[in-house]
Amino acid sequence: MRILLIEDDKVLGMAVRDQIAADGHSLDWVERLDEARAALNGAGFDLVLLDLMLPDGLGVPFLKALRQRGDVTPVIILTALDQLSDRLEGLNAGADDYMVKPFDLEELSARIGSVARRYSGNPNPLVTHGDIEVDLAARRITKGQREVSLTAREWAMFEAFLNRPGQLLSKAQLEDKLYEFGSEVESNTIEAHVSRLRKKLGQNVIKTERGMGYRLGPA
Amino acid sequence: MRILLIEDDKVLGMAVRDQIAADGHSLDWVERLDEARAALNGAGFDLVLLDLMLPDGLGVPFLKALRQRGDVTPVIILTALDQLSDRLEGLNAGADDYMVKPFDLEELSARIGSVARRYSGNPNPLVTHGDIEVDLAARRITKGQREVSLTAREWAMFEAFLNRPGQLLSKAQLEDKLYEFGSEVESNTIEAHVSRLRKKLGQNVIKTERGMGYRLGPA
DNA sequence: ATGGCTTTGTCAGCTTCTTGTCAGGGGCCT
DNA sequence: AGGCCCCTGACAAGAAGCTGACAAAGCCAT
Repeated sequence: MRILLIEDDKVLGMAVRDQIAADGHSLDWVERLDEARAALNGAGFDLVLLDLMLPDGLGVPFLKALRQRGDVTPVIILTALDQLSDRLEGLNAGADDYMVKPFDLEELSARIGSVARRYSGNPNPLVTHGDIEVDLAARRITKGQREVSLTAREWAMFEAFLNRPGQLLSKAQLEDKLYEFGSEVESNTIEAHVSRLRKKLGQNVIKTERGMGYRLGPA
Repeated sequence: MRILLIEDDKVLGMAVRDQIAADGHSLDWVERLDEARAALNGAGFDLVLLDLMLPDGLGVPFLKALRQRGDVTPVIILTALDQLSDRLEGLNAGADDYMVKPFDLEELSARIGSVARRYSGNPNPLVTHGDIEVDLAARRITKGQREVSLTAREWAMFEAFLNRPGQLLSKAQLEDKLYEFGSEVESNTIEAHVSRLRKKLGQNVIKTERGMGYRLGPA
């Protein structure tokens, strides 16, 4: 899980960083709101930890602006303020949770887990192969930056290769993957599909082993 | 905020009471519908938490009667029932939200906050997708400047897409979301609903992946 | 209950896309 | 050279999907 920490207190930040690392998440740490804006504009984070008092502004207006822009990344507020009004203000601004300093790092872990579970619309694990990125769960493929769309048969075939990276697959084996038992294919269907896959994904993705079959080429 | 809890399970009730107290709200707790009626006749509550199975009756007729009388107090249903039909019935009866036991108390807090926000004039966080704005909490959608109203099934389907943006959803998966297990749909129901959604939200919102399913298209 | 309105599952006819097949061409090995 | 295997553009048949229409069921207000 990718987490963005917006916090100017070095001591607290380091503690949070270590805890998050221990939980197996990856952390980006910025100390100012303008850095945070830049970071959020780029790739999608799964969670934001937001301090409310920062050198270049307050967290609540920042969060409001974020939501205004349609960003729904879960946000947990970290703050020394403990007034109820502050708490409501934070949640009203669109925060998902609220932690008062000094807080227990174990508790932070628990809440991160809870938020993560609640918003399980996170990016799925990606399989990468050269410049090709595959999201198996979502059935999405990108080559370079461009989205590639595969048909059902193409996907089935590519999946077969991904499941056995580098391993040789005979045409017979591929046929078994693509078709029900018994449905005889009597021509060069497999070859045709390989050709179509190569056209979409690149010529060197699938390697021909003459007389034997195909294999996923090295990245 | 004044909250009325109608719940006969002592253990759950105490847990909810503590959570609500921790959130700084005030709570009245009754265990029967007739007590609830008495309580609601008096001063105005800001929110009602309603169990569906109570010693002296069911929650849904109670809620219907309440709405019939013109009472618009927000109601969140708490129940062990998880059938889609129950869910639809509850929302149709006039509930604002619905939580299935056993639920996370943190989540209860969040939903209480959300309902409170909805009725306090503060906007909820919006999910935007192209020119479509979705207020998940309030179940409202606008396209361009125009308000779009979805039916129950349409909403269920669109929600499924929003929860997994960009991910491929097979027709079987969508059926699972829209219908209870076992209820066989033997025709192109899903296609028909997709068509209706597209008509309301725009043709490019839901993308067809022939032979595989549908996905929420890029904004 | 009663009548009107909405929702929704189903169907039929039509459109669109996939995909198995083929044919012609090219490369590799003996 | 010859034989074998493989590649790929083209194409047609059929599968999959779309959508307007309709009817049954549900919902609401009277």
